[in-house]
Amino acid sequence: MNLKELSAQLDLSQTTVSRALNGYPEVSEATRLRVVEAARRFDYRPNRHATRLATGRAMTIGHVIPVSSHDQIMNPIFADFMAGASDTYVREGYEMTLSIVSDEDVENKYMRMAEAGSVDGVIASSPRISDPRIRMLNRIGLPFLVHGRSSALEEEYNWLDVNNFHAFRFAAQHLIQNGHRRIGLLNGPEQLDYAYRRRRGFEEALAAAGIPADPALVRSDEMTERFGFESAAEMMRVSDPPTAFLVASILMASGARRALHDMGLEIGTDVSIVTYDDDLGYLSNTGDPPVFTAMRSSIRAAGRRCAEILLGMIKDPSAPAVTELWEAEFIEGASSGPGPFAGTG
Amino acid sequence: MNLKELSAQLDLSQTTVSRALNGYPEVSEATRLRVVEAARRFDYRPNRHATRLATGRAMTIGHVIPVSSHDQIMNPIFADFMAGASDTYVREGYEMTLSIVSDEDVENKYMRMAEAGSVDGVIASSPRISDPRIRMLNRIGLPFLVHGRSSALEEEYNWLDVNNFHAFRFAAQHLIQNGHRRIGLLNGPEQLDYAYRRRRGFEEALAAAGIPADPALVRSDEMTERFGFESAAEMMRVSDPPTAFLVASILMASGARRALHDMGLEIGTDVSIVTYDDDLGYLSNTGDPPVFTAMRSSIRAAGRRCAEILLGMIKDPSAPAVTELWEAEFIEGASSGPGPFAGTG
DNA sequence: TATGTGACTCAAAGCGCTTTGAATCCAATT
DNA sequence: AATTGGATTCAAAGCGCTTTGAGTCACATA
Repeated sequence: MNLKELSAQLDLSQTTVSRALNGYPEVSEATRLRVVEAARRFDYRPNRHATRLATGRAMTIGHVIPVSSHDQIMNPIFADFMAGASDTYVREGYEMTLSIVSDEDVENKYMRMAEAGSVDGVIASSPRISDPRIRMLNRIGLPFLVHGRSSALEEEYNWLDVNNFHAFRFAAQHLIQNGHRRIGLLNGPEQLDYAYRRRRGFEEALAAAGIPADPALVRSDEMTERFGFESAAEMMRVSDPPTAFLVASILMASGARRALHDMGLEIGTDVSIVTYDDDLGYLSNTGDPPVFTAMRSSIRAAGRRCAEILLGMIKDPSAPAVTELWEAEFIEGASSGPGPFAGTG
Repeated sequence: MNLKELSAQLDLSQTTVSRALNGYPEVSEATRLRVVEAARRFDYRPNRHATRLATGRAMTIGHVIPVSSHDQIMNPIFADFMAGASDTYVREGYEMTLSIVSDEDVENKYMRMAEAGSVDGVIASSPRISDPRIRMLNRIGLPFLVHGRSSALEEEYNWLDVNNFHAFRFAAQHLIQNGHRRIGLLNGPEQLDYAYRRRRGFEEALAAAGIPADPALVRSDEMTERFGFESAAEMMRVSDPPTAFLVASILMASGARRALHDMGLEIGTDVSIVTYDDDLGYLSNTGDPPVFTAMRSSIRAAGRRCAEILLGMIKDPSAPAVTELWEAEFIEGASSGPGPFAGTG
């Protein structure tokens, strides 16, 4: 059933039916009711492509997920992020298209989407410290929102980010205050902005406490369970091993815990772990006390809010750039305890 | 730059330009070259919506991800599944739209997609034992492929599934042969078909070995780390606790491992774990030997293949239904060892 | 009676593409 | 010279919607 047929049934013009359905004021309430009722009865649903062609709006937001080109691993946080964003889109009548593209193809993909008009805007995730996508998107004028930031850029753009610097500085301070001085950092890929900021937060806390940074106590790569395991295991083998770990994700922290367990060490007493926690549904850090001491910020809530901001920009393109910095919440869990210097402060 | 402008530039009709670009034979090679070159030069990209309206093909596949309505947890395997499917879509020039919808809205969503013509086909995931979506999709004639199966249905439809029955029977047999008779099953939600089949495989192996099924040794729910932890912990508290666990996912198995560790038990010696392994990138069961003894089948490969089958159906709707049953691979890992009845066989 | 005025409704153009059916051209054939 | 037919090209219709600009109608006003 299309508009033509429906209006024939109603003995009205397509114009009137269209207006009635789209809530324009020039239609009498009586007619509108008739139209709406008939539309429901015949299960009329406007053809998406026709609508889009006519309006020029795609009613679609593109999510482009970069996967690292060598291992093709897709960060699991995206699932929760998209679930959050989806909430917003559903509410606002938008669709979401997903493209999983290797790092170097991402820019290209945006370009094509923009030119083909397949989306009204995009979410750019996992920006690098100096991410060329941002300049490019600004240039072609496709509305976008960055989940994260790109530290090295001066450009203006919309972003929502967690204060990763604060989070990691705070977590490191917490460990230091509890008597730890040898702290291992298990970080994400440091070409990514958030990982870079996290490291800086970590280093600042060390510096403030007069603790020299030790390159042997920093590892960074894809945030897999395996990498957490291997890095923790290796670090524990150095002379003067860490008494605490600061970790970039629950998955890595699980890997680290496994490594420590395998060595017969007790988490929270022998060795402490503080981790960043994206509050993923299937990997939630719960319990009383929670399993891990953590800096927590819901990735799902971030997805929801990112989508809101982006839709807002699309509705009013002249609005000033929106930037939103969230603070992660500190969760005291069972994985951290006093270090060898506790009480000597 | 649109088709009209491009053809004006070239001093050709829109027809010719369109045909040249789409590879129709009625265009001389010389003209085609000219056109293609100009298209590249002007960076011409056909408007998606216009193309779709004109052809009636959406060039889009819909993935509808059901989330359980109460806890809104999205199974992490979807990320990898979609990454796989995406490989296929990219290659074939398709787009993928993602809708995350609570269980009871899924049917409705399919209906709307079909009526609005926004997709050419859909992937239905996580079917229930008797899933109404399948009949509905058959009825409305929207091409679809089920990832999994719906045991109780007689209808014909396209599906790709892992032989969950075999996998869990085999895994249970393995444990039994190694001397385990008290085996706990940590299963996924049993209204879902795959979980149902897994339980049946498990029970068949017990029955074949003359081991009575003990309801106290079966738990099923969302496959979170937490649920794995809690279930394993609870089961270990019953009198005559299990000496082995058969687990539905690596994440649950990690939870179980944590519970056992907390009790001071050694995995693989005190208690064995065999798990199903979707071979997720960020949670890969690697090492030498691998961490977990497992039944493995790559969810990502499944995604890739599901998309292929679906696109095949769309290309040739008259083709007979495709069904594909994959066997999971047995991986001997470090998490399982002889049970109390080993060698008494 | 003429004339605005609001409240509705409509015909038709247009979004940018594909595709049908017809026209043109030119070499080959009768 | 007339005809044929293959190789190209084209004008125009159509996909299903929105939106512009122009009615139409009933009613109140002058």
